[in-house]
Amino acid sequence: MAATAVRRVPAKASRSPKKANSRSPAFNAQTFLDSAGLRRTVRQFWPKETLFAQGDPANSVIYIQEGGVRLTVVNETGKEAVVAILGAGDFFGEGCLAGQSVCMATATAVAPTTVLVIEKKEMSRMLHTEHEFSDRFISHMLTRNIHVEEDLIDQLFNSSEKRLARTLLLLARYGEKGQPPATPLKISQETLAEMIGTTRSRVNFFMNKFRKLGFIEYNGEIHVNNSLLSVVLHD
Amino acid sequence: MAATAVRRVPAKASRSPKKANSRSPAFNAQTFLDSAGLRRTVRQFWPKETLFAQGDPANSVIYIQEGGVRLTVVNETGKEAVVAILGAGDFFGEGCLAGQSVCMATATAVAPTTVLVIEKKEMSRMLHTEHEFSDRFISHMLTRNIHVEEDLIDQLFNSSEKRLARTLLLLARYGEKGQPPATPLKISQETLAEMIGTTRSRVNFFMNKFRKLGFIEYNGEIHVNNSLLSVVLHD
DNA sequence: TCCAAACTGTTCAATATTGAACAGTTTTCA
DNA sequence: TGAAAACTGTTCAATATTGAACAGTTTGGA
Repeated sequence: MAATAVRRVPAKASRSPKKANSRSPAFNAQTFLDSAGLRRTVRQFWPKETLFAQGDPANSVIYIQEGGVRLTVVNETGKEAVVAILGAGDFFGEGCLAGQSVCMATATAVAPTTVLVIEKKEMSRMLHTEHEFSDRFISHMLTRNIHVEEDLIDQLFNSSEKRLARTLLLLARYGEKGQPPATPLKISQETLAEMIGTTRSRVNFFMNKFRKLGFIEYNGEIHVNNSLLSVVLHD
Repeated sequence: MAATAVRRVPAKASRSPKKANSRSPAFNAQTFLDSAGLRRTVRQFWPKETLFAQGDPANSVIYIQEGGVRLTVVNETGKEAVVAILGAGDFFGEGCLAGQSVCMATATAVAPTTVLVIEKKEMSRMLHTEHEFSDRFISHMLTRNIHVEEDLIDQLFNSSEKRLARTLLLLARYGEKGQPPATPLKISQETLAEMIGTTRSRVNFFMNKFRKLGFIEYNGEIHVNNSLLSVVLHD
């Protein structure tokens, strides 16, 4: 949420950061949809804008062309959890294809964001008729699955200290919204707490501990050193 | 693991319990593969037999025709976690399609089990050429995704007491390996602890609490009453 | 430039969880 | 049938986590 970026118009998608390297050859759904002559809806959002909210009717799949989106869930007591931070090249909202009728999460832009909205019906048809698209989608689902399963295992095995360390390493490696590697991180302790399922109090405690031990540096921006790995790996 | 079932020969798949109702019309991969004239490998396992172990090379997708399979993961310290219990009609091992080269979990039969082993290469081809199969697979992936995400949210939000209550309700509803609803449960406190990410000590504590309050009954077999829901729902 | 909102640093008592121990019970299988 | 293995019941001290409070700092935007 860099102040200077807030009012910048999202540029035409020109690169596919984050997971682009795991997908070859480069794929541009925009171009693809154009060439396939299919109906498409393009929408743009500013940081903090809501793409849709938990409980809304679910009838479209979203493809992120550019930018970043955070998915959050709130429970009955109002506690909030961040379940994913997605970047360009990611799909979400696929739940509706499996019959989910309402959105299970709230999607909020974390950067100037351009998305393609693909209606459920159209999505189904494309999965049948367009092989490249179908491959891309299945690959996305598999990757996502692996990732969520890793998060679950992380929760099952690890203390909040290790979970924080792991989350920081992942964010520093991949970038919060698909920036080049080794980007300084901008993320609040509150959000970190929501991501790893603990309290800000705990996050603050560990952040200071990590800083004292030289595993991270921060004031505003967070720099994660590789030495933080020792926290995750230590017996 | 009912003693009397241990040596029973798995019958030819005739029903598709568990999630079968969410899939219409009924689908039999065996028949399908036969009719499609594709190469298939059928294998059978007894309870406690290992289908494959964490770390093994991963190059096939498995489809459970009959029976049940438990997926577990161990971490460096030897702690074990149960990440899924699957039944007839479920796929697993799809990670290899996304480039995962080793098995991330150990798969162990929990009932007499018959599976189809589909090689990665063949799987890819079928996803392109066979629409019904492709639909089925995508639907499976979506359902699985939703389920794992729910587990993750459960971990992020809930105390171990609520997680235990939720897990018991799910097991009682769906059956550990796809039996008809309202089946008495046979599952150890140790396993429950591994599923919800806590200690047996804690599970025992809550089981006795639930029993005292009349939410469950058990001695050997566990009967879950609907009143247990109040634990999950309570503020 | 200045206020309000958002974020960080810090403290602490109340509560939850772990992990290990030991005895009693049930199940498995030679 | 009998011994070993697996499971349950119970206890408890050590440790981890929560949740709330309050003050100081930074940031966004009128």
